[in-house]
Amino acid sequence: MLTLQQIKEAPERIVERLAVKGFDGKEAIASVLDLDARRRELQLRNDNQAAELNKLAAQIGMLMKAGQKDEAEGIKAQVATLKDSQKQIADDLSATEDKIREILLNIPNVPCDMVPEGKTAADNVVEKTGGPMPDLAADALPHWDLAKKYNLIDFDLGVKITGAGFPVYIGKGAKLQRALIQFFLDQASEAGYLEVQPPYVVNEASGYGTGQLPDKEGQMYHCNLDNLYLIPTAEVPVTNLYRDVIIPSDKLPIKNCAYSACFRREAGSYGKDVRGLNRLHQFDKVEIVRIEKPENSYAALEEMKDHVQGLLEKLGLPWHILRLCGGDMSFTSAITFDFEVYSAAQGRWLEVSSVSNFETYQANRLKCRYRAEDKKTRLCHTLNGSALALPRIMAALLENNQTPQGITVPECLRKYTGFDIID
RNA sequence: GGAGAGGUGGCAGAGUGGUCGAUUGCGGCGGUCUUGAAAACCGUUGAGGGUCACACCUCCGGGGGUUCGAAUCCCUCCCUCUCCGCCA
Repeated sequence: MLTLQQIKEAPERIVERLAVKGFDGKEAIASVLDLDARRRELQLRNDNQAAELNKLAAQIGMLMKAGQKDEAEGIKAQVATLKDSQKQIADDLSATEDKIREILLNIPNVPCDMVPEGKTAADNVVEKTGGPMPDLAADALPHWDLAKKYNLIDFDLGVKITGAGFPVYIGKGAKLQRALIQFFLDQASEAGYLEVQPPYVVNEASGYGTGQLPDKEGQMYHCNLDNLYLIPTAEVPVTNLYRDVIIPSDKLPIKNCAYSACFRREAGSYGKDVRGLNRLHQFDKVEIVRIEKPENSYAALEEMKDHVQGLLEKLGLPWHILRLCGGDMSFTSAITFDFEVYSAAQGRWLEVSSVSNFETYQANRLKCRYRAEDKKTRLCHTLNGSALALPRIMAALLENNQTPQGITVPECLRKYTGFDIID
């Protein structure tokens, strides 16, 4: 969430930028400022009363020690009346604080200056394009047919044992998955990201820390009995490693990478969007996460984009980068770049990565701070990106690399798969 | 699953109703000494709110209660550890 300080510093600018996200924050910002003024006034009165009460209590203690019971009783009577008004003020104060917090929780992050205006995905800006466009035969097959033809993925078996959106990878399909994971992890390590292996279920506090709760409650699988959530992305456990932490300045930046299975309920999805591997309830992903000093976060973001681009180049897939418009960005992001690959047989672009800078928005909820050179604590900037999500990469690889002889495996994966063609 | 112990500052670990935001040790930082380092010694060292800066207020797992006064007593929830059982 935004900090009160940010809002106090530049309320008009924030309202203006929130509009880019299609969020009318005029009222919310105004009432936050209003409530904060009231909060401070209440705080002052509360503190003064508390100071008075503390003083009297100390006096009673001293009198009791000295054996002056009567005097002590006299002060006790005085305290009783003070306490009543104290209680009233304290209640008002905490009610005001709750109100402020509630409003803040419902204000999305402010898009940074580079975010273009726009309402929907159609307003996203194609920033950069690369990779070879495949020239497929007219009878080229979509990946779900290829998966069946070469017995790589069995969607029906998944339905039988679990449900739709839970495919079973078989033989070379399974090996290709494992190769991709290994490749992505090795590439991330090479780029200086420390590999971590996090739990796949998290508690409620972690869900709130990265902002999945309360907004996306229905999108996560929930283990009722233990009140734990299946992670929708490794971003959640990995970023939460730094919840309630003050990081020494010289430990920054923190660069982590993690492979995990990801679980998403995807309530409300349907149609061709969910065909085959296009949208799953369980999928694999390698995530990169960075904790940065504010002044370095945008350079870090560029570095992350370059990393993702490098992966797609090595895989030989046609890709482009979208600069998301305000309306298509997530609640918590200050700026997001999506990477899409072209899946030739389907003739559509598939999102395979999303790289975002959250600035201090997540860090404020997480209480993820660092000790600056002046010894003061400041909020970190958090960033993350997929590097990469597997299913759509798999889809594009199968579709784009199909030949009459079989499906060729990109050079960079062969040392992991142990085969160079699927036939 | 059964039984027990416990959650205090970066860590270890005191404190069981009255200047306790908290003894002490380690660690960190600054200094003295030294050619330099180590050792020794001295000082300093939690977070948040508030203020121009002080003052002042809040926080000893979370929430509630008792009391003039709670880290200390009561209730409740959460978490961790140990032993036994079961099991990968």
